[in-house]
Amino acid sequence: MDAPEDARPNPTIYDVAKAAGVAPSTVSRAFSRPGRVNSETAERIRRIANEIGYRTNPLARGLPNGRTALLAVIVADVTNPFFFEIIRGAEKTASEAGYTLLVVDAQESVDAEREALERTLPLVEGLILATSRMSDSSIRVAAKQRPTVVMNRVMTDVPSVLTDNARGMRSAVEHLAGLGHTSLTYVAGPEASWADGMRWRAFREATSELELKARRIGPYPPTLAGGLSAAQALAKHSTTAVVAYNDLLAIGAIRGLKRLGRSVPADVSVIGFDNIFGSDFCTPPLTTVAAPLRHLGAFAVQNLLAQLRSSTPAGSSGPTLLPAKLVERGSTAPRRATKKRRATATDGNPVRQPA
Amino acid sequence: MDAPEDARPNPTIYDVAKAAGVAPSTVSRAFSRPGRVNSETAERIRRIANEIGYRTNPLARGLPNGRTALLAVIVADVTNPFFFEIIRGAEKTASEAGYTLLVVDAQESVDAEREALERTLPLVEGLILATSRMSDSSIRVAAKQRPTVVMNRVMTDVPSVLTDNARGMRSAVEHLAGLGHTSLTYVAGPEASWADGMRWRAFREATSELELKARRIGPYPPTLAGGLSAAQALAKHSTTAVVAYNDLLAIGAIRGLKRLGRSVPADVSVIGFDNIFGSDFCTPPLTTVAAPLRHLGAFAVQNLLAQLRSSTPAGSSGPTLLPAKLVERGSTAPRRATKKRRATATDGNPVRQPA
DNA sequence: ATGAAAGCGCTAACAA
DNA sequence: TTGTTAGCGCTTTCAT
Repeated sequence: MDAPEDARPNPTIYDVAKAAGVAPSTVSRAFSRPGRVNSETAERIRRIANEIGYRTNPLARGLPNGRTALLAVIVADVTNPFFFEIIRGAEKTASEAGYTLLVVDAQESVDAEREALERTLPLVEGLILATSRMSDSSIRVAAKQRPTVVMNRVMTDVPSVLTDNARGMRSAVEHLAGLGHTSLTYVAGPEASWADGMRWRAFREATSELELKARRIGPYPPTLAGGLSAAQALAKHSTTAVVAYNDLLAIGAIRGLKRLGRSVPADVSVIGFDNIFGSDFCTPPLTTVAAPLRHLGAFAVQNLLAQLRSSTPAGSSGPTLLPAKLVERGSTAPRRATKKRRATATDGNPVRQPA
Repeated sequence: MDAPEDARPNPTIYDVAKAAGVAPSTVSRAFSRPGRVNSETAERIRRIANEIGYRTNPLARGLPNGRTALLAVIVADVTNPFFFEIIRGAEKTASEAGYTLLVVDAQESVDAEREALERTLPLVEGLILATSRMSDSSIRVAAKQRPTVVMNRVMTDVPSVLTDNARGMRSAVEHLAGLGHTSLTYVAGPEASWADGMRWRAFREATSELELKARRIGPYPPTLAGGLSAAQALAKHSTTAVVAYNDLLAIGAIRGLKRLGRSVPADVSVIGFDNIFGSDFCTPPLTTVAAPLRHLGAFAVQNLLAQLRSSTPAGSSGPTLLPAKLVERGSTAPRRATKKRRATATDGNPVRQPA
């Protein structure tokens, strides 16, 4: 053979069989999932296997039936802190059930996402699409092949989990109204985002019910940079209260506003969405609609596992709403008594930071 | 609906072969990596395959030869922003090379890490251990099985990439010394952390060369909570300058210090390590030793790919140091003229926030 | 409960 | 170039 000893392949089921003096299939059974065979032989086989360092090969195991013990979550952007806790929740639930969770980054690009999907789909038993940017039909195609759960997006025929945006937005708007604000601005996230649509709609409904003026600017990328741009538009109008599509946008907007000489929350109150890492130690600490991040992840995996067990044709369960919760921190304050302030841009020295 | 026809298995190489009137192996060749076969037949086969929706099954493909086009990075804690950019860098490089990167969370636990390793190792062609908590020997065992790159840790016989901690620490200490601080405290991270050892050592060397007093407290978990605890210890002594094991710890310490009535940077200057997401918008913005996060990830993957191509026995390349860079922001300031301040704990009302 | 045999979908020699 | 023939390591009928 070629490689003399570097290629000492892992022991296989056959090696174990030989060492134990049984048939390969017996070894296989000693390691198979259900009933967890418990005869003396099985016990002995496992001991021997352990001694000679046998590890079952997941690739080979998966070939005959598709049982790979792998689950995947495709996130729009690993770099976005929104996903951290989701991943953690999913990971934990998955590993407790004996599954490995693969985290795949779509790099905020539809093409990359589709490619990632194609690459991972055949490997895994189930799939979580966290904030997918793909079309409904693309998702449906994937869901036909493997149990799928969609996150932060409603689909009629694919199980989905999402934050209760409507009620979350509602409480945000009420909070602002309670502080005396009468004219609210929504800073929109990416157009392709389903959640953005939901939030904007809920925003309009809530403001109209409470008879507040509603405005919308955007779309902006859901990033700090996006928020910085938004701040410019915000500064041009006399906005006193804004709700941003998400925390990143909100934090970016706050920073931008500050640079432009506006004070938060004195001049303008800002509310974010999601309660991501960092939202509590930015300045001022961000008032935000907290998404049940960890639960979202855990729930998605549980749903997947349930589908796997029952081999349910997926479509059965409708969207599941997990409650959001307004976290009041320092970025919101009562509206100033002053009516028209013209001096805004000049009071205090605009903080100049290098970009 | 039940699924009478749900079990329409994906078309296989045989289906394509039949449709194209060729042998299966010919189909296989039409899809194989190297020469990217270009005969007319190959072209035709690919067209037909595409029509009937054939997708090559990575599981089956991997079985004979282990070529799964999968790479894995095992991170100590997906929840830690330190890894975001590393993952992004790795992901990008990997996907450009046609590989899929699996991100696996070790949940900051050695056991979980070992398990994750065992699960993923057989699946992938190469492995990146980002800030592993496992023993050198465990890592060596893994590296025997698959090309491996270790991050943020030096190993003689396994390729590794890491930030140039020594020079980074050096610049941090010099910065502090330049501001007039004479007594520095190092807030230590987890004991098992190799990087922590490095940083502490570099800290001692730099301080002694510059004839500064050096103290060390800890270990603390490298989290915000850890920093909060550290603040208590910090407040007990009259420290004016601290370098923390990482940004999370630093940010936590700053928050804790504030709650205890100390002002940063007026009373105490704080420097972190890594320049993670959030370190620029916390209050005050954190002065920190920026790690070349994205490069670390990209480099690790490149190294892996190189190993795969050349089937180098890994051990050849020594550790690679990527330069760190001190980012001066708002958490450091000149040492106060005042010599002994006894009033510290009582001036101003200690901000009391619910934990 | 165990053994024998037939694949899972693909790749990799070897011939032709 | 293309077809033929064995497997990769495991699971799964089907007998025993």
